Amino acid sequence: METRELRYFVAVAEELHFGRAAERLGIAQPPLSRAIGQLERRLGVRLLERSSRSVSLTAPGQVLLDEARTALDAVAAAERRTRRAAEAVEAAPRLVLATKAGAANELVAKLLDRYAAEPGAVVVEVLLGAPGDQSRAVRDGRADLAILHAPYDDTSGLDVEVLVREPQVVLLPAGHPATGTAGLRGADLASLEGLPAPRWPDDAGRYADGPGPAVRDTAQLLQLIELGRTHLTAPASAADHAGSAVAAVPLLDAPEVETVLAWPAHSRSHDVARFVEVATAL
Amino acid sequence: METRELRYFVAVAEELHFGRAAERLGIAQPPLSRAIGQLERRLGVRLLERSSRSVSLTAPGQVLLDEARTALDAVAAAERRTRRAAEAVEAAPRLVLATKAGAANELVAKLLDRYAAEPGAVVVEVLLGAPGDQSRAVRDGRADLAILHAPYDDTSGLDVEVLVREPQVVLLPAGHPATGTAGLRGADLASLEGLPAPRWPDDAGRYADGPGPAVRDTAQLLQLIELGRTHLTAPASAADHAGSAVAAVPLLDAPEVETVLAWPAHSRSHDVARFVEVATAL
DNA sequence: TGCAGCGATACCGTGGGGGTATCGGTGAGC
DNA sequence: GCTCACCGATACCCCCACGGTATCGCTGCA
Repeated sequence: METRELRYFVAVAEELHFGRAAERLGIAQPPLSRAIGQLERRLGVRLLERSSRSVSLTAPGQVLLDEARTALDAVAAAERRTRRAAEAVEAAPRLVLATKAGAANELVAKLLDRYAAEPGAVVVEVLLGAPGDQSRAVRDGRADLAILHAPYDDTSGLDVEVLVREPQVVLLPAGHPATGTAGLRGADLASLEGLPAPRWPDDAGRYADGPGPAVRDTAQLLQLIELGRTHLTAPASAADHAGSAVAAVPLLDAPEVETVLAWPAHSRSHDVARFVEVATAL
Repeated sequence: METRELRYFVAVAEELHFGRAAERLGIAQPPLSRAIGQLERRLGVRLLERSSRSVSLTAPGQVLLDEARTALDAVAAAERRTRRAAEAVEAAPRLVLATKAGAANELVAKLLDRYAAEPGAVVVEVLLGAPGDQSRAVRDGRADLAILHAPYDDTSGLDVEVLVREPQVVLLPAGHPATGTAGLRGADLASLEGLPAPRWPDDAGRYADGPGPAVRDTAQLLQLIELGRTHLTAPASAADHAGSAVAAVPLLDAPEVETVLAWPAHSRSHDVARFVEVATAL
C-alpha cells in the first residue's frame, strides 16, 4: 500500500462522502472512487458500504482507518525528523515541547527554567496547540516532547513520565447553589441548573449543536463561568488562575488527573533524554 | 513521501550498495539512483554520501533509516490487520502469539491452557520466529501478542505485562573449571577458556566471522555446550531443560531478565484484552 | 596504464493516475 | 407517482513518472 492510497482512504472514511473527500484532497471525485476501488480489490476486502445516498465503514474499514492514521503519522514523523536532523547539522539543535494554553503553566515554566540552567541545554520551542493535538504532534514528529493529561490524552505508544497527579474539581460561578456542597459526582453535572457544559470546536473548527455556550479558549471559558453560563471539570490547580468569582467544588468520583511528559518511545535523542532527566528530578 | 520511496531508501541504506539494493528490490539500478536522488531533492537533505567506491549514511540518513523502518512496519501492520479483520467477519477470529523456541516454554503452555479454558476463548496460533523477530512481528501486524525478554527485545511503543522476572545464568559444560565458582561476571565471559560465544545468523541468514561455533537453534546450542565448545548466557529457567552434562553458574552483574507479554499499544481488540487479563492473573 | 566496479546520466516506452463527461440508482418533495 | 437533485461508478482521454537499456565518468587496484 502506498501512502497516497492511505491518505485517500482516510479522507473518504472521515468524510463518508466521496465528493467532499475529493475536494479535501484536491482531486476530482472519479479518480478517488477508482483509487478506493483498487485498494479494496488489492486487499480483497470491502472497506466501505456505499449506496447512492450514503457511505459507511465496514468493520475492516474501521480497522484500516485506525491503522492508516497511525501509519500516516509515522510517515509524517519520518519526514519531519529527517528534516530536523539535517537542520541540526548546520544550525543549533533544538527541542519542541507541545503543550496547551493554561495547562500546568507554572509547572512547565519551572521545568523549562530548570532545563535551561543545565549545561549543554538546547533551545526549547513551545508548540501551543488545540487540546488533544499534543499527542498527535509527538506522533507525527512536529514535537519532540508533549505535556499530556491522563486519562484524557492518548499516551499509548509513547514513553511517559508522570509530573503531577491531582484530583479534579468542578469550576462554578461563585454563589451557585452547588458551591455549598462538599463535593459533586459525575452524575450531578448534567443536572447543574442553568450551567450546560461548554462546547469546543472539532478539528474542522465547527461546533456541534447543544445547549452549552461555544468557547474557543480558556479565558473565554473562565469568563463564561463567572457570568454564570457554564461549568468546567478541570484539575484542581486550574482553580488557582480563576478569579474570586469562580468557585471550585471537588469532583468526588472522577479519576485523578496525571500531568505527564511524553515522548516517542523509540527516541534516541540525547537532548530529549536530558530534558526528561530534568523533569523526573523535579 | 510514498512507501515506495521509503522501501527504496531502506534497501540502499541497509545494503550500502545501489546495485545490490536494486537487485533486492527487483528493479534496475538507474531508476533506484534516480528515486533516491529525487527523495533527497524533495527533502532538501543529503541522505547518503557516495563516492564511486563506497556509499555511507549521513546523520539525517541514519535518522530516516530508523524512522522509515517503523513507518513501513506501521503500513504493513495496517494491511495485515485489515485483512485479518476481514477474515474475522466470515471465519472465526483468532489470535497470533509470537514467541521463540525454548523461551519460557511451560509458562507459555500454562498461559495457553488457562486462556483456552476461558469462556469465549479464541483459537491461538503460535508463530515461532527467529530470536528478536517477535517484537517486529507485533509491530508489523503478523502477530497480535508476543513473548519478549527485557532488556534484550525492544519493547518501546508496545504495551507490556511482566510475566516473570529471573536472574541470568551462564550455561557451561559440566566439569568446566568455572563451574566450581560461586558466580561469574560479564567481564569473565570473554576469557572462558575454549568456550567462545556462539554465533547466530543475521537477517540474511549469514554468519559473521568469529571464533565461536555457528548455531541455528537451541538444541544445537545445548549440544555444543555439552560437547564443551561454547557457553550461553540465559535466564535461570533455561537450565531446567539442559541435561546433566550442562551446568549453570549465576551471572552476578547481569540485569534480571523479564519475560513479558507485549501487544500493540493502541490495540482495541477484545480478544487481546482477554488474553492479557488471563496472563496477569497467572 | 588499463581495467573492473559502481553510481550517475541520457533517452525511451508504457502503465497508471488524474482529468472531463456522463450514466445509473435512490431518496425527497410536490 | 413523477420529477429532480444528489451521489458514486463508469467511459474515455491525456500525460507524466516510473522502469528499462545503453553509456558515461570516476576511482582504486593490478
